[in-house]
Amino acid sequence: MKITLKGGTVKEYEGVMSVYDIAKDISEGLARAATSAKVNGEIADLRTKVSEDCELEILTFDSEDGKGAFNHTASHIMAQAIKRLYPETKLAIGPSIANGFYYDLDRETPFTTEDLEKIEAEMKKIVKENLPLERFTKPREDAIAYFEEKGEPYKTELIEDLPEGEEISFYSQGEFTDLCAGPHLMSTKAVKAFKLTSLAGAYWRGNEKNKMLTRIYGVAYPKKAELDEYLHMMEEAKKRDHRKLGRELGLFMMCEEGPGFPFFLPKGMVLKNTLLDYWRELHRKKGYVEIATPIILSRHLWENSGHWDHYKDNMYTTVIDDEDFAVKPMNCPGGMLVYKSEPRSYKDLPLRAGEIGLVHRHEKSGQLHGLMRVRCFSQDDAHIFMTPEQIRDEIKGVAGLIDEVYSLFGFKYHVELSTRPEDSMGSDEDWEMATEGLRGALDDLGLPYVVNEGDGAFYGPKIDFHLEDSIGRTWQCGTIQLDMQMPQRFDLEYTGADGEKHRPIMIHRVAFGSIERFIGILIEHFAGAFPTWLAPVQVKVLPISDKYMDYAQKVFDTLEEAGIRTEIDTRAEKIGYKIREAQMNKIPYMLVVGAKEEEEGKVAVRSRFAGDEGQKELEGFIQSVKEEIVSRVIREVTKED
RNA sequence: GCCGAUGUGGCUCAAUUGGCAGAGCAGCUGAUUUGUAAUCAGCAGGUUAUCGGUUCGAGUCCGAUCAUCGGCUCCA
Repeated sequence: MKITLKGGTVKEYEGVMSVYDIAKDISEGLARAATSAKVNGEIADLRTKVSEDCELEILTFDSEDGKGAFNHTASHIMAQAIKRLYPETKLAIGPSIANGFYYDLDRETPFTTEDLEKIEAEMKKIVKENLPLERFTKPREDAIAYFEEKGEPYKTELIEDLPEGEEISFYSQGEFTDLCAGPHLMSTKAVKAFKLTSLAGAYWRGNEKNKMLTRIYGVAYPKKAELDEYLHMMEEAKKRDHRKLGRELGLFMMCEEGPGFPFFLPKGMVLKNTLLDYWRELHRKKGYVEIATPIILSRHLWENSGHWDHYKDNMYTTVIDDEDFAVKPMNCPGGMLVYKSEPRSYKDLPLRAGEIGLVHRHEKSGQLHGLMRVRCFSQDDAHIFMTPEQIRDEIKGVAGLIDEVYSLFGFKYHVELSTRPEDSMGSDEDWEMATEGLRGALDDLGLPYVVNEGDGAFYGPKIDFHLEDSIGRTWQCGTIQLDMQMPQRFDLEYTGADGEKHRPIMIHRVAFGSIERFIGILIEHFAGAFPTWLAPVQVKVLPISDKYMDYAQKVFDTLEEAGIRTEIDTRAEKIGYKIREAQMNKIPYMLVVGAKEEEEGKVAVRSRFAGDEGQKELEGFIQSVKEEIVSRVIREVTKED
């Protein structure tokens, strides 16, 4: 048979060979590093036998799929250890994930952090035992009977949901057998370094109404050095945590007095306002107008919009003059009223009405997370009213705008399309048309996306844009939602060219998403070292001693006059101390002024980007900084704390 | 909301088996007048998250509440 290896090399073998043997034949080192393989594109174990011509790719821990097999075996080792130590534990599911693996377990007495150490110790034994993993299959009925006898209700439930008629696949290692599609390593011995990282609760099958199981997370690597490197990386990433940096840089704070309600501090306000200035400039260019609608509005409005029925649990309500009012959780109903405030013509469309709207939502307490998930936040909202013919172009326009915004900051993002949820309003036809509109625009733009069935808003399908935080968690920021319910509920109309009344289509959209969340992402993305145009303080003037204070003050005044955000350090401290502090505050430019500078009328420039940049004329320096700010350049930071 | 963990000056952390709450940084005062990542000295700062319990005695043990952290669910 002919085996075509990835890269094009063709090998010929006689009879039946296992993937492992082929890897061994190619090179001993590769066989050791191999974790699994792809045979004709299908993922397979190393012990998979090959007897016919095929394409073969040997996966190592460095590849995504190879990592998956590796972590999956680690999860089986953990389950085996748990069954040895606590045989009464019921097993649910135990997959590999992007970074590591987990297993969901059900046990009368919940697991504690102390148990993790015992489990790790037992896992080490299993690794040492060098148990081979064997795959075998059973007919469906036998498989169910097998787990019924073993008292594993979750496993039987899983099998019952598998397609009928297929053989059920199992893997066993030593005395431990699990329902599993594989692939796996050849032996437990390969899992040299691992750590159980955390203990969490997780609902069976991810449904809140089901029982909560205990989930144990872990990471596993072929070598201890790699595990250490991963743990070190996580430590480093935590230094970029926006909650830590937000406090250190004086950007925002959280208080027990207002759980989930962030306080913006002076420097944070500068950042926020700078972002909003940019937002306004961009939206003006893109043909948007800006409005502002009230925060508190009557219950009647929320009943009309459907929020009272569909969103009441998340809304803060109040009573004014014996009438119910609600604090807005979304801006749209206010926008509807603005549209309705005067008769509209087809010539006015598309009407793009932007609003930086402060919304409040009562999020469940366990869900709050720094600036990423709060109970009140500013949406950079806009509602676009248009004719059906304009849908595709408008959506494309918005997606293009969002891409422009994210590219400016150097963000990478991924896109999701969410379809009709169970709790929704409107006809099947409307949903069909709206969903196709979004899908069509994404296809036109050639944007790759994943589909989330049933994940849309109650009033329409949506496209979401997700950004990553410092430890790789993703957060939804931008979103485009097509809404055919709201215009109907509010009886919106416009006069067409034919003189008849028509109903406009509406898009809700945000680019930042929530200014708060976006700032959180920005902080982590830049590790607090913002590009100069965003930095709350752009230049700090550092006099060598107070002998040069007058000159330093003159430098400071000139910079302020030029519109550059400047601070001056007038304390009687040594220059090293002042520099250290400015550096830790991640200020882009430091201007050291002393005898030499005063004499020559210059400044000694030190930057966060390139260290000592030498003496410069003040005017020239101001010019270059201004250019950097206007063009919103992102300079590489060479020195990190 | 659910599962698990944590809570000591503004920040980072100490405090033996339950036995006088302590340090560094930051702050303030004074001295120092400084040339590219921490000058020296002094002072002040705490109802140990809150409430209750056990005890001669609680930061430490027990219970409740609140907040935070890691997840689940939900979401911008």
